Amino acid sequence: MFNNIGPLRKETKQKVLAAAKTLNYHPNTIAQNFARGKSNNIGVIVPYLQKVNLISTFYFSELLSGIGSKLGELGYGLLLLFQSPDAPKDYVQLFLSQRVDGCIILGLKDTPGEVEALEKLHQLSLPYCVVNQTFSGHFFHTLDANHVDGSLQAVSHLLKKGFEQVIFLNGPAEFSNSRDRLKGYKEAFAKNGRVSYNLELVFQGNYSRKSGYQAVASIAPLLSDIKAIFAANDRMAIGLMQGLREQGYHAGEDYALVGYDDSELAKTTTPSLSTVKVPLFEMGELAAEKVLQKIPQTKAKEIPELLPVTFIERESSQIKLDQLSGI
Amino acid sequence: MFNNIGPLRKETKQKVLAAAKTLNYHPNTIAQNFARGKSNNIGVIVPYLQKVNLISTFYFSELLSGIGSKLGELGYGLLLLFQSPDAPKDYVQLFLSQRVDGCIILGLKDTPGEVEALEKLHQLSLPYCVVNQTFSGHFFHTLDANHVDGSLQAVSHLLKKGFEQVIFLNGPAEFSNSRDRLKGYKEAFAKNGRVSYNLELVFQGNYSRKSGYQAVASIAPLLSDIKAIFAANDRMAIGLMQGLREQGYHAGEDYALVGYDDSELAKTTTPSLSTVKVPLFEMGELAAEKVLQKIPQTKAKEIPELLPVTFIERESSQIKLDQLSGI
DNA sequence: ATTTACTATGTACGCGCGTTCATTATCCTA
DNA sequence: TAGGATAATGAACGCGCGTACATAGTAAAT
Repeated sequence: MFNNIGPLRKETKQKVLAAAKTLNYHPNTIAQNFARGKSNNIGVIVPYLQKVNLISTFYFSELLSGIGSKLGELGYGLLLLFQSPDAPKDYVQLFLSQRVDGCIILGLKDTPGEVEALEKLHQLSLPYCVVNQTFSGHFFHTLDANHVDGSLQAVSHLLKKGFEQVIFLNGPAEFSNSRDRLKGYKEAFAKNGRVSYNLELVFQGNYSRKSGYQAVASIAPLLSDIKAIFAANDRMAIGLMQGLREQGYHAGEDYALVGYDDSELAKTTTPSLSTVKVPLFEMGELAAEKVLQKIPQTKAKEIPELLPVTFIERESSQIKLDQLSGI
Repeated sequence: MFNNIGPLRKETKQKVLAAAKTLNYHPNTIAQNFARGKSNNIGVIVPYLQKVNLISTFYFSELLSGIGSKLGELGYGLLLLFQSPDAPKDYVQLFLSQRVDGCIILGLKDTPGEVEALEKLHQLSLPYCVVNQTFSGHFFHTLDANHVDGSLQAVSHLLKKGFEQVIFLNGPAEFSNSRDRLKGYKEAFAKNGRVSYNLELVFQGNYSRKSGYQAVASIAPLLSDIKAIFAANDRMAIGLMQGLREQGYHAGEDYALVGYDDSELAKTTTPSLSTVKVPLFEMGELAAEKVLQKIPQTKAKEIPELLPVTFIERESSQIKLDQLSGI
């Protein structure tokens, strides 16, 4: 009746609705879900990293808002699930107990444990979507941004300014994001007519500000020769910026620095940080759509797997090689 | 049987459990909830402020983690609900449809509309808890941090350094947080033997970085006389810091600056920002406990309404009045 | 051996809705 | 006006579990 089953005269409908109002009737969601055999909730799994936010809160907030916005629009609830890092991964469990009709997984790494857990999900063809991580050799349902291109844009920006080489502070290789950025880094050299990149200029942090700060020990000695740095996220870039300042190197003056993410931090630092903007909110929306589509009896719509990113120039890289007084 | 009803022999239990495993039996959460007549979810209502994050993402992330952690521990799910600012407030609706067994409300203001919505909830004695906001003249279930004390600590810190007056950039008065901070500001003068505070030194932003930046127009002219500033949150403090730098005033050198929140930003600015740390994660945990207690048949435990905060000294205020060369 | 207490197991019902099928009312066409 | 089509209404069932109650089994007490 309420679900538009069968033809129905307008007046009839009006009468029922009026009666419902006077009787203060409210359909019981639990009973509805029970009768329909689905929870009407999508689980969003976020890593529960107490205090240590490897991936920034900005990142999650934007994604969550996007997901929540789209789910709400389509009549689904958003069940937030914190995955403790030590607990064994078992996403299937969520479905067996019918707690969710689908799930969106954030903050994954490409590790054997995760791959195994995803394979189970996939084999049972349960509705899921992994955001911001891809898996080499597997065809999981994923949604990512084009980090190869983002990295390419960032490094090209530096090369076009005249820098011959670029120091690169990347993240751990378990994140496909890191691998993609390295690929973009390499491509940038080819596309800008450079002889080649130099892998000795590639360092690894863990996406935390601290790791950026610590990388100063390895990177500072190189700054006498190479005046351009690309960091795989804003937080490492800022750690680096802080550490290098202590050594007397100032971003935007003594060297050019580019970060990645366009987090809030990028606007608040001095100098402000050139960076690459990732459409996190939109990713959230699309991830929600993608999962819902995989629920049986839902109509399909083509959703891309890779979203575009855009480079944003700020102060930290507003310097050209020829402006640098020789040291 | 599974719910420990009646006495049960160990072996019997073992047998059933074994059978359940071989048959791959999983209790159906939906049916359980239905039979029990409760959803087993707590709704967390967050304001949906598209792009414009008046209240920082840091704030929500920490709170959410705390809430989720405690709810998970106690066997409840966390249903994330985005409240669009224009939609009429109706928290009761959530309960009528049985979508949640209780709710935690974040990011509220003290406006007539909100008060009305809360009064309905309260009259029906539904389980809810408002976090980080209190309401003058009402006795709602709230959980807040002691911002009077935080403000008192921050301003006292400045007064003890020898500054006679302190410029105060506060937030909107609809937030009880703002009113509390003003109270603490006033108390600080009394407790530190000053003649009095001066309300002409109190300005109002809206907790955004931009509003801090814009406040420079009013505040910069005063800096020739008064060298100490307290901002009601870190973001405004940073906006202020950026704006004042453009005028040639450097925090920690030309004037002392203290923020509030201890967000990530406070550590990444130059100079780093003295601030007041709020135990957001713990607030989340306690809010969760508080709501669950209000669900019938749940045992009570005394939970405070006001949590302590702590002042953190960083570089931006590491300067004393007598160190300032007269201008 | 019989009672009494306790433990163990089985049975039946209902939660509130969706859904399907049977029934009745209304309309249009011949 | 009769006949078929379509619209509206009503009745019945089941989703999977919790719960209360009735029954059967077992051990301790008399």
